[in-house]
Amino acid sequence: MDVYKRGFISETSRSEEEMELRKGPWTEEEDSMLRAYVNIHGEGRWNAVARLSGLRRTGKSCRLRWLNYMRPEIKRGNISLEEQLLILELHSRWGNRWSKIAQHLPGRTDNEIKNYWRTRVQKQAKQLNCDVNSKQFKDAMRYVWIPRLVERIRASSESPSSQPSTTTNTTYNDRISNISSSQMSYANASGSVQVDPSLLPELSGTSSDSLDTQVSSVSDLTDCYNPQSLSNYLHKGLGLEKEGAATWGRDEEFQATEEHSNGWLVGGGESSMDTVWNEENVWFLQQ
DNA sequence: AACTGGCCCAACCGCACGCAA
DNA sequence: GTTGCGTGCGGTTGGGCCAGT
Repeated sequence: MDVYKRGFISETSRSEEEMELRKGPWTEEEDSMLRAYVNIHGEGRWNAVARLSGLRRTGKSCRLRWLNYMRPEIKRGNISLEEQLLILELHSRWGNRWSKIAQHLPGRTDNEIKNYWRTRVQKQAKQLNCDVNSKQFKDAMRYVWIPRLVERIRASSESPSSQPSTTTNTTYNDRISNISSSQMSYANASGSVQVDPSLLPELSGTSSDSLDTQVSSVSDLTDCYNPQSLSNYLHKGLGLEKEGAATWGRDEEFQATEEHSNGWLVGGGESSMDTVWNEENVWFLQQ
């Protein structure tokens, strides 16, 4: 009896094991099965895909694999400067709405953008010893990093040889310029940067779509991005002096407050902040 | 050569939402 | 109104890779 029972259980569990859903990395065989099924039946109804394709995967797993890896339009390779700029800008608008952000970066997945944000931006925030959601970090991003990025894009577009160019970059530049044409005007001869406020329509912080992201005006980027103004901004505007930090009110006027002064005096003292804010320490400036 | 720690990415998990029954 | 199902989203984790020691 026990023998039969054991044998039966053994057979049963083996068959259950065979029916068990697979997890972990996808094999090439699974990829081709999924591709073949989607080619015939199209995307969607992922539970049906999982059931009928012969894959021992959940519908969610199939969907994720397709959307994040197997879609034909998926773009591979490093995030370009333009894409970085878009990510920064859009994140300042929408916060962690990765899928929404991804809609504006064709070929990039929300997962990819999310990973990028976590590994690069959050790392930078950590190095600066401040929260990635803090007003200070967002302001620094907006008034220092983004203008700097725009400047680098402009520089690379003026001298294409200065940046290794790929087909991907070329096509993306075209697309970016389309986006930019109505929304952003790049630097003029003096190196200043102007961004059309329409690029960031929710910056006034009144939209419910902006989550808790406290956003700021970018209308004064021109002032922020020249060496002297940047220095002034860093040391006065962003609260690198003891008097307090900066905040942008909804009237878009620069106001001094004291509540944001914490977290910037890493290690204490202005000199350490100079070190922290040295360009070499800002991740995307290293690219 | 072996070890270690950090980086990066693919994949999983839990939750929320929309919709049809 | 509510229940169940399918789907989408954001957060988290596991593991491979690689540089540094």
